[in-house]
Amino acid sequence: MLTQAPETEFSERQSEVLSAALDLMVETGDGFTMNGVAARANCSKETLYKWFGDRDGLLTATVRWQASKVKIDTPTGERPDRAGLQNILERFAERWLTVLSGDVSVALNRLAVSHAASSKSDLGTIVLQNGPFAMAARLKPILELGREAGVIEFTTTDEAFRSFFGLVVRDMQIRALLGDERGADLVDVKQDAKRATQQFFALFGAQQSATQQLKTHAN
Amino acid sequence: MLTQAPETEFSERQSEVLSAALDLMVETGDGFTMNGVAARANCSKETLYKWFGDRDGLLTATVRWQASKVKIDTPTGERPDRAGLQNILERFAERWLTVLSGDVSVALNRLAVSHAASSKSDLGTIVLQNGPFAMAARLKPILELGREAGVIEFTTTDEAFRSFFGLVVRDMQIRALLGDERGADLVDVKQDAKRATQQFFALFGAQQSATQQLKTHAN
DNA sequence: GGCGTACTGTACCGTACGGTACGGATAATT
DNA sequence: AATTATCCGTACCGTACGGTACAGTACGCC
Repeated sequence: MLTQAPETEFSERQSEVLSAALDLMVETGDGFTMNGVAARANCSKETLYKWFGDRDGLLTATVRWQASKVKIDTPTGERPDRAGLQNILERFAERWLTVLSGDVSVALNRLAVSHAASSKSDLGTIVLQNGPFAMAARLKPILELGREAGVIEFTTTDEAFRSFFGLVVRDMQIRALLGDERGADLVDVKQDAKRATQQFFALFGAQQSATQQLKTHAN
Repeated sequence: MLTQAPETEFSERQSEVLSAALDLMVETGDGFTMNGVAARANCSKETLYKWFGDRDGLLTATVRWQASKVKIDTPTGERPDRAGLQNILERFAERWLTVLSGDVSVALNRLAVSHAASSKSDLGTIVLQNGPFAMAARLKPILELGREAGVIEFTTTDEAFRSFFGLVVRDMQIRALLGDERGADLVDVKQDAKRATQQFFALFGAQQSATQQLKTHAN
């Protein structure tokens, strides 16, 4: 009625249910039960099965619903200068670190990892698609813009992206997934994003002096 | 009787059982059942419960048993020169990548991640201890030797270690855990170890002329 | 009012699996 | 030979949970 998004995959009531399901998943991980979801959402199990088919359907629906909420702005298409690119990457890393260290991300990644073992659902693929792959998809154009602008240099975009990923995430994610208590304290988002970006520029920044190169490659 | 190791935590027969359990865990993940293990190992469930207490005991015993097999040589205490350190780190990265991309590591990490959610066992801690922490424990002394030798520079050892981790592992592990089919192909152990080490030296190598650095890259 | 739709709440079924009990086989010890 | 310990195989129990059936309720529509 009010906020009817153009792409309404789930009804309002369904979203409520999915929200309850997500909460439960964050709390209990894969231990969530259909009874539990029904109770939490004040809906009947029959409705659950009617809407989502089975437990796995509810699980994947919840993950996709959550992923759809995280859609974010794709950046400008302008060619950035060095400081601009550095700024973009730093902000990018900040958001990425914030998401990855969050409760919801940890919970859903754990669920996806669990289910990737006995692969009866493509949950791993979904999370992969909305996780590393989405990051790559949004970051690679930026990196290529940076290269076109002569600010950074690399052979393949994928290599540059993966190195950036490593510099940003390091061992944070695996430690969080494994339940390292100090996991939360391990992330100083601002600081880590800044460090990672600086390191990235140290590795892939165009040969200095940048001023010379900018002059010669001016176009 | 024959090969009675000084530290015999498990009997020979028990090791057989644990080996079967591990196989089953690699195959079916957390879906392994006590019946299944008993059948695979040709032992009775009662023995399983007698030896390992309960399902969780068998799980942790298996993980610890596997971890005990991976104990590797602690490196020399000599101060390395630049080439020496580079060589050590590269070999180190190679072995690390090989382990992390292996079936057993992926399976056990998945299990540990699963159980970290509903934390009724300290499986996450165990894997953490034998995973990233073990890597850190063995790598940090090496890095410090390198610093003492004036080959590399860093403020805190932990920071240096974590950056090395990120450069080596990148997005490989999470993608493998999430079941990325191309996960195996993603790892070119030799090449990745080399690249990561070079990048690490580019970031933390002691001050030097660019020509020197370029020479080391020539290969 | 009568009817269909959509949903809740609950009771129920089937099954899979963790855990236990017990009988029997083997082998070492006395 | 008798006893004991160890362990296999299997049958069994209890329970938790996925999934289904069904009765009841609220609401809109003709």
